[in-house]
Amino acid sequence: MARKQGSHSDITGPKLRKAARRLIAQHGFAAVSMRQIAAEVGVQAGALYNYTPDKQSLLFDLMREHMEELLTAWDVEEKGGTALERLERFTRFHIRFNLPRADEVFIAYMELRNLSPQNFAEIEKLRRQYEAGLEDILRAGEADGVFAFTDLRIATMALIAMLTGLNTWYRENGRLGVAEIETIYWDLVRKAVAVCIGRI
Amino acid sequence: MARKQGSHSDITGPKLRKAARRLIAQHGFAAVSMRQIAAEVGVQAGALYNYTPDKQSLLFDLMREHMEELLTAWDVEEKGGTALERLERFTRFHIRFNLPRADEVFIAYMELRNLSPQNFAEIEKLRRQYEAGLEDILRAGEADGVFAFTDLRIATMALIAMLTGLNTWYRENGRLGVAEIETIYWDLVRKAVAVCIGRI
DNA sequence: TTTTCTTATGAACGGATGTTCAGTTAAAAA
DNA sequence: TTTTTAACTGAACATCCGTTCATAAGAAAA
Repeated sequence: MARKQGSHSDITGPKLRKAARRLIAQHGFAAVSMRQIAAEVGVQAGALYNYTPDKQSLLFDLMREHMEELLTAWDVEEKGGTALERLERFTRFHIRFNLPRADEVFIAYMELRNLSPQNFAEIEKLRRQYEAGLEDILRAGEADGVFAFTDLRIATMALIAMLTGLNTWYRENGRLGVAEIETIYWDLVRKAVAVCIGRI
Repeated sequence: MARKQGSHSDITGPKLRKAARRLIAQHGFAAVSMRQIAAEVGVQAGALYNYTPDKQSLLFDLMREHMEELLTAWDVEEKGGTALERLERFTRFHIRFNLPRADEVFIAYMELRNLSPQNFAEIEKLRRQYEAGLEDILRAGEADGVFAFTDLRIATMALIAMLTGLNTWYRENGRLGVAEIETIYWDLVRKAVAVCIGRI
C-alpha cells in the first residue's frame, strides 16, 4: 500500500497542525511522539515529514503562527482614542482573542523551553512586540495623568499575567459568557492602574 | 563496583529531589530521563529506585511537598486585622514565598498535566485550599465595604495569576529587590479590588 | 491513454526510555 | 572483629523514539 484515496496535502497539512496542537497542549511537546500525532492524522509517522522537516520545526511553526495571528489581529484593531479607551480595547481584545484559543495560548506559554535557542529568541521577540502594545498605552496614560503605577514594566507584565491567567480556569459553557468576563476583567484592569481619588 | 564511599540516604535523597527539581523545571518532566537525573546526582539510574517507586511518584512528591510547604507557611502567618491588612499580608507573603522558589512554582503550574488523575486531584485540592485563603479575605473585605469587584471567584483567580506571573519574568540580581517588588504589586492588588471614590 | 508528480506506506536505523535485579561493597551494629 | 544492613553498580528487559528511504499507488497533466 502507498498513497491513500482522497489524500491531499491541503487536507493532511491542516489535519497535522490541528492534531499536533491538540496533543501537545494536552500532554506536552516532549511527551507526544510523532507516531501519536500521525495516528490522530490517520497516517504513518513517516508521512509527517512531507509537512515538517522535524519535530522541533512543527512546534516552532505552531507557536510562530499563533503569535503572528495575535499581532496581526491586534494591528487591525482601532488605535486612536484616550489612554483609557485604548486600555479597554486592549483588555477586551486580549480576552476575545485568547479565550477561543486555549490550546495555542497554553502551548505558547508552556513550551518555550522546548524551543531551540534561536527559535526561542524569535518567539520571544514577537511576544515582546505584543507586550510593547500594552506598555505604550500605559505610558501614554501615565503621561496624561489618568494612570498611576510605580513601575511601568511591572504594571505591564502584571496586567498581561492577570489577563492570560484567565485561560487556565475558563471553560466553555461555564458560569459566565465571554462578554461578561471581558467586562469583569476590564473593571479589575482599569482600577489597578487608574488614578484614584478618595478612600483607600 | 557497588556502594560508593560516603554514600548515605540522607545525602542522596535530598540530592535526588534537588536534581529532579532543577532538571524538570528546566526541560520539563517528560523531557527529562531518569538517567539524566541520576547523572546529576552522581549515581546510576537504578539507584534512584531506592528513593522513589517510579518517575511519576517523583514528580508528585515534589509537587505535594511544595504545596504543603506553601500551605504550612501561610498557616503560620498572622490571621487577624482588617481585610485590607489581611490582603496586604497575603500579597507580600505570596511574593516572598514564591520568588525564591522559581523551580518549584514553575513545576507546580506546568507539570499538572503529567500527573496521573488521582495525583492531579490531590494537588488540585491543595491548590484550591490556598486560593480559598485569598477568597476569604476578598469576601470579608466586600462585606465590610472596603473591597468592590463584580465577581469574587474571578477576582481571586485574577489576583493570583497576576502575582504568580511575577515568577515568569523575575530574575535574581535584577533591577528591583524583593521588598520593592512586594510594594509595587501590593499597590496594583489593592487598587484593583479597593473601593474607589473619585475620578475614573 | 500515457506520463509525471504527489502523497503515502512500511520497514529499518541507531539509540534512548523506565524499570528490575543479582551481585558487590561501604557503613553500622553486634 | 565479625555480622548484618544499606547503598549502589552494571547489565539486561521490552519498548519506544525521531528520522530516513526505497517503493507503491492515487491524482493531475499531457
